[in-house]
Amino acid sequence: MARLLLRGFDIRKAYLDVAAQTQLIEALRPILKSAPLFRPTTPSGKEMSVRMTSAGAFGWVTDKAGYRYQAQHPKGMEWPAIPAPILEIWRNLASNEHDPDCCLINYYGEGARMGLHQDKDEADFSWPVLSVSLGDDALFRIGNTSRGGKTESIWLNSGDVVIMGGPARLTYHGVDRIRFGSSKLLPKGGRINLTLRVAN
DNA sequence: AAGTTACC
DNA sequence: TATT
Repeated sequence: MARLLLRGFDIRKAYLDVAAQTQLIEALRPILKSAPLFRPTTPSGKEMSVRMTSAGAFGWVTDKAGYRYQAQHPKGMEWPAIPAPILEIWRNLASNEHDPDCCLINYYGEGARMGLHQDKDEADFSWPVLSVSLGDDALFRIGNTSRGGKTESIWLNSGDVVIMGGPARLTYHGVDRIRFGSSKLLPKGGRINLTLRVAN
C-alpha cells in the first residue's frame, strides 16, 4: 500500500477504481433515502457547512448538547446498516478481525469546508480511521497532535482511501476547499467522504 | 468544541 | 478519554 509522509506522520493511502467508486455510490443511494443528510449545529451554535448522516450501529452527531456517537438519526430512526462493499474496504485495508460500527457520510457541497479538528469521540483510539473520497477534489489539511504549528495540505481525489492510524490517529485535520464540479462521479457535483471507525 | 480563518 |  502507498504511504504518505505528512508532517512526519506515516499515513497509508490506497485507491479505488471508477467501477468501485460507482458501486459505492449505488450502495449509498438507499442509505441516503432512509437516513437523510442533515446539517448539524456545533455546541457553540454554529451550523456546519457540511451535511451528514451515518450508517452502522452508531452515527456521529453534534448539536448544542455536544459531540457524540448515538444509535439514532436526529429524526429518531436507527441508522441503516453499513453496506457490504463499504465493509469490504475496511476488511481489506484496516482490519479483518474487527468491523467498524460507524460509517459517517459527509457531503461537501459548493463552498463546504471543515475546520481543523481531531477525531476523538471514539472509545478506543487504537483503531484507525479510514476515509474514502468520492466525487469532487478536496484540499485536505493536516497539522499536529495539538493545535498550532505548521500544517501541510494535499489534494484528495475521487477514489482515494486514506487510513490514519498509529501516531497519525489523533492529528488535527480538515478540508479547506472543494473543487466543485471537478468530478463527474456525482451528477449534481460535490464530494462525499466516508469515514469508517470503531466508535464504541 | 468538527464554527471562522488559514500555515505568517 | 472531557459538564471542553
